[in-house]
Amino acid sequence: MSPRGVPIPDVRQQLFNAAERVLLRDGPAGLTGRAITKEAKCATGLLYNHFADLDDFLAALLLDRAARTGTAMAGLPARAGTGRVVGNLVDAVEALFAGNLLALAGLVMTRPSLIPRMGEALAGGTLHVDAGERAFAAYLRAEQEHGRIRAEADADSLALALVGAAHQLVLTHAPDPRERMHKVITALIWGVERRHDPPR
Amino acid sequence: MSPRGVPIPDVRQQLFNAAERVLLRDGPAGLTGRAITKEAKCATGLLYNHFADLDDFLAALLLDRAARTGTAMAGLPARAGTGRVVGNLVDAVEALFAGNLLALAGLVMTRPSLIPRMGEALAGGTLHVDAGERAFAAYLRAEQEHGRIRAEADADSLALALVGAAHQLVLTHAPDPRERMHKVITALIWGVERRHDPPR
DNA sequence: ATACAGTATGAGCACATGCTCATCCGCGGG
DNA sequence: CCCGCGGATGAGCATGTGCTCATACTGTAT
Repeated sequence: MSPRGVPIPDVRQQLFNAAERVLLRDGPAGLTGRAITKEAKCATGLLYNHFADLDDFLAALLLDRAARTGTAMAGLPARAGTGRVVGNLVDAVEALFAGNLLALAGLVMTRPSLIPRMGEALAGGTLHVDAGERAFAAYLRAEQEHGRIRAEADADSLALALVGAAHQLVLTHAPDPRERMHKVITALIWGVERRHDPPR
Repeated sequence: MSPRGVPIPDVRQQLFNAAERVLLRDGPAGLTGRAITKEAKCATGLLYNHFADLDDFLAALLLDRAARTGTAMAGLPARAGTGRVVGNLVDAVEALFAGNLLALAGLVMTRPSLIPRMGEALAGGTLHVDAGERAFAAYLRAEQEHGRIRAEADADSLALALVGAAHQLVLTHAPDPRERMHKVITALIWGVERRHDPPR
């Protein structure tokens, strides 16, 4: 623990990291102020010197992590037409896993009080509780226009199924989530993808 | 409220119903002993006269509801080859929604302490945290043997995507979950279903 | 050296929760 | 008519939570 009065570098990020560890270890129910500060090896009050509120802190955590994964996800639709569909989707899901965005979205589900705190971000379209769902749907639609995916397939439903499956894997602490997610993606895309390359 | 000493008929079921209402209204975090007994309009202590523990109560609730929906789900694989695939799946998902099994499974995710309490049921295969996932997979495999679904499709992945999507809809309190789930089912099955009836 | 500003600390407050238990009451038997 | 048993009651205890604030400490300016 830091001695009294010595400023801690990157306090906020350190608290974020500690909270993330607690969340992944003990689930949303274990994510208390004391657990977080204990994990970060600092005093309980420190959290409230830097954030108005526990909900405020958690909302900031969520926004921080979302921003971190945001660029990778935002670039997804632009990749339509390049590479294989499955490969692009696997990369995107990997970004979600790496940012722990899915576990954090699970947090929001169990703490409805968080939602109003992130009002601007939600309203501005920066972040959605449905995490990558919109990015997936946008990407799938773009691939449809490129002729890579059949036009009759419902992109919204496929996107919902994708993030639903990923979420399920994360929340149940399933083993080998990446491998299973890869299989899910190929299974969902398989029947819907055009076998023949578009006419040239 | 019942006057002192007057036995309450069907106490356990009444508490179950109250808990279910609270869960659907306030989410897992709001599911406290006081909230449940207040919703049931009885004394706090009553719950502990009939259950050892809050976790004990919640586990019993989960098992009760699972048993209620269990028969409908168990009959699913047997229906392979009868009717349309989509129709059968819609019926099964309806059974899950009606029994609120998905919301209850969400409860388990946020309360890991529940899992050991339902040890026998989990070990005996009566109930799985992954709810209808196995029933779906078994059904899809049966349809594959009947030639209704292409053999190349991965039944496990499709089943995971199905319950994942349903779960996502329930946990986010999405509007019109049944309608959206219907679309998801048709989207997932569409590319994988055999257009031509099996040769006769 | 002294003063001061900035900041981490942790005991402690008010409150909610899980759970207990002495209490009270209706109903059936004598 | 009284007794006593079964069962619902709710005040209350111990604990954990969110959050506060007087305190202690370091580093810098003078």
